[in-house]
Amino acid sequence: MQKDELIIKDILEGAKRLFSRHGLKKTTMEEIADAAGKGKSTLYYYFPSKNEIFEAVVEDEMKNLIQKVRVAINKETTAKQKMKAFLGTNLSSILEYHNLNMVVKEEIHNGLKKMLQIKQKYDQTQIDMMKEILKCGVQSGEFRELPEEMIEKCSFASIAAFRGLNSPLSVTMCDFKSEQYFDILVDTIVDGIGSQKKK
Amino acid sequence: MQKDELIIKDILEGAKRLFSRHGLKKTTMEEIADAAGKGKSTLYYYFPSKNEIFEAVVEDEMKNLIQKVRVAINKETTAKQKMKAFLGTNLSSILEYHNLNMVVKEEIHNGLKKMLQIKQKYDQTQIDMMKEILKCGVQSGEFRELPEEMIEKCSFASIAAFRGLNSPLSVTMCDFKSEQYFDILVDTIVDGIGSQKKK
DNA sequence: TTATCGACTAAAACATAAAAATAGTCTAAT
DNA sequence: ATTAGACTATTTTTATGTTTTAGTCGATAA
Repeated sequence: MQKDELIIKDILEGAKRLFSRHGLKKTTMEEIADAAGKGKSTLYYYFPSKNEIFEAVVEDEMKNLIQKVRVAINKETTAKQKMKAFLGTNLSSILEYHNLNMVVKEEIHNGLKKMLQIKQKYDQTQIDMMKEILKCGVQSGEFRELPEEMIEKCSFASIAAFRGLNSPLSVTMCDFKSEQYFDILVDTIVDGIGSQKKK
Repeated sequence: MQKDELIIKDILEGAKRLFSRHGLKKTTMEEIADAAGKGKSTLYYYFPSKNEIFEAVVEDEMKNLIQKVRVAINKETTAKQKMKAFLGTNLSSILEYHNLNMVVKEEIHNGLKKMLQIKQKYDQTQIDMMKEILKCGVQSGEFRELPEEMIEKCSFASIAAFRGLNSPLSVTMCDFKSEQYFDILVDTIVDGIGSQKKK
């Protein structure tokens, strides 16, 4: 790893901790600089602005999650198991980075356009991953033949459903355990609850 | 209808319009009183506080929706159709009272505890309705035999999924039509996407 | 007794200006 | 190529006085 890459990593690590604790506005450039053991103006050698540091932190975190999810999916063999691994890994990250997620949500609410873009890009990646799982299941014969359009919509609906399942966490937090519902959600999507009349 | 019930209805109607437009804090008691053609202090004869007027407006709206959903469900015969009617009616109301919903969300965000309680009570009612539909489907043989616990969790997951499906509306609004996804959601819940190996 | 309101008060929201903190620049020194 | 100290223009905070507003009370009429 290059020296400057190391420093950037250092800056981002400290910044992540600070942003998670105090949010975007309440974290000052001087605090970030101190945490990295540098002078304030040095930060501007590596980043053009505070916002871009924040964006880098968030993007970093998302790449991280995508990576983890990828690994978890590849470990599993059946499409059904892949779906469960997908949901489980996502949940872990939501719990682990709850604070940062809250800050991102806040900033989106505050109209920080760039944050919304990043979030949407990440949502799209999630949908693509689910699409991939569905296609994999169709190919292996685990799922029935589904037209492309159906795969498209079904993967979107799955992600949306998952988000809904987690949103109680944002409001209630802590006492509600959505893990319980993953298996049911996946089982229902795969097997349905109907009495097997259809082709 | 009693005279005072009529006046209360009048007050709530005007208050609903005002709250929808300007939110809780920016709507004054004097405005509400003017809208009802009464003096400000007269409001306190009917309601103990501004918050309670707001709560009454919200509760009123929710009772209204539950009523509508009930009617829509009863019209349909199959459980599948009932589920679709349930989702469709809910969506209509979300669209119709988008402003008021936003205000409620805002107030929950602002830590108005009572609002959260009302919302949760209403969520529970929704879950109960879904439970009822599922049981109805089991009884008619449309769905397979499901243990009570499964019905419980499945109805919860359905409502959560539905909420997730609608939440893009809150962020993106307008261009995204979630109706498209209802049929797929319901069809998937009922029939699944698996290749019919399971009992 | 039931319903209404005008006058009142205490608390909250708003406006404003002065003071302090902060993001970002620039230049000089490694 | 990297760092930081001194600087500035912009925000935030603070302190202050003023206005608005929720909620009370006693009087009044039906």
